[in-house]
Amino acid sequence: MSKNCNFIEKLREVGLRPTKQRLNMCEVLFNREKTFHFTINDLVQMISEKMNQKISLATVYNTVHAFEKKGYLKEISIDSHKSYFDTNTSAHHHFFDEDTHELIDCDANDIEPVNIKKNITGKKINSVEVLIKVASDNQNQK
Amino acid sequence: MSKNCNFIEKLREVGLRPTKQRLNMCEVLFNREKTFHFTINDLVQMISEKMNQKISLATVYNTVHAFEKKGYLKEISIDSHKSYFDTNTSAHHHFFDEDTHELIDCDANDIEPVNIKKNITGKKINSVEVLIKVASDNQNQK
DNA sequence: TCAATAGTTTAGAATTATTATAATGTAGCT
DNA sequence: AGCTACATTATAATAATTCTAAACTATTGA
Ligand SMILES: [Mn+2]
Ligand SMILES: [Mn+2]
Ligand SMILES: [Zn+2]
Ligand SMILES: [Zn+2]
Repeated sequence: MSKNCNFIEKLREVGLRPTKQRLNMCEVLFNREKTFHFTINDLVQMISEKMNQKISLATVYNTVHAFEKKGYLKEISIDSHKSYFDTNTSAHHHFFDEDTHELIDCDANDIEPVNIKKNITGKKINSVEVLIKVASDNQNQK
Repeated sequence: MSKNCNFIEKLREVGLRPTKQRLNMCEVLFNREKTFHFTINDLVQMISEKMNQKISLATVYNTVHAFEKKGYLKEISIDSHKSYFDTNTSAHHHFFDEDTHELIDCDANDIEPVNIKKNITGKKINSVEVLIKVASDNQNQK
């Protein structure tokens, strides 16, 4: 519960008001040992449980996007018509389990740096992301 | 127009009936020098122009997915809530221009093979895709 | 302390992409 | 030509996301 102060400051620093919804969201998102991946629906569920009351979907969308813009969250692109977000905002790559729809971080040692030899004139590279899709080995990809 | 025969055979080979919609779709998709990327809406537009009449959205979705399942098309994952498809079905990587929302193929020499050192037990790798997001160099990423 | 203000949350409507339904149409075979 | 299986279509349904406008709240400064 003392983490709360940190979150208040954190939010203030970037010009977001520390409302109870945002503080609860911060707890759920950032007050934990390891980073994790989630969908909006996952998050709504988790926050509702924590607050013991409903939170508006619109608020979750708005706040997630506010956090994303501030660099607290990253959106991950997967072949799906659903958005996945990541509390790990460092540049990193992913395995995506097509059986379970689970995202798994690669850490630095899992993949050698991607060596890009081409550049698009007038454009700079904003990000380089590798997505490795995996599926059950025995009874193969359905 | 002589390509038509090829497409009829191509469709027959995989058990799809060569209807006029599918033949037109084949022309638009495959009767060209270079492979390309498209969204469903792009494609509806192109086919309607070619046929000089409307084609049902449902047919385009169904047929694109039929083609995808047969391996004639590939779906590309991008940070967007829209699906992009690719007539280049070989394993390859992409640049995505965040200004224009244009996808650009990398060819084999543009990126060194991605070296993956970790494996998920019980899972096999189905695909490895690199997405490089680029944006205008001067007045930076908005 | 407390009202004014700017920013926030909310329910619900709107929008967009995608998929399902069920009636009608057509290709392929006889 | 006529049968049958498969395809196409218009339309409705679903799902994710965004918009709207009214109600609410944190912050500021009188
Ligand atoms: Mn998004
Ligand atoms: Mn799809
Ligand atoms: Zn991650
Ligand atoms: Zn491509």
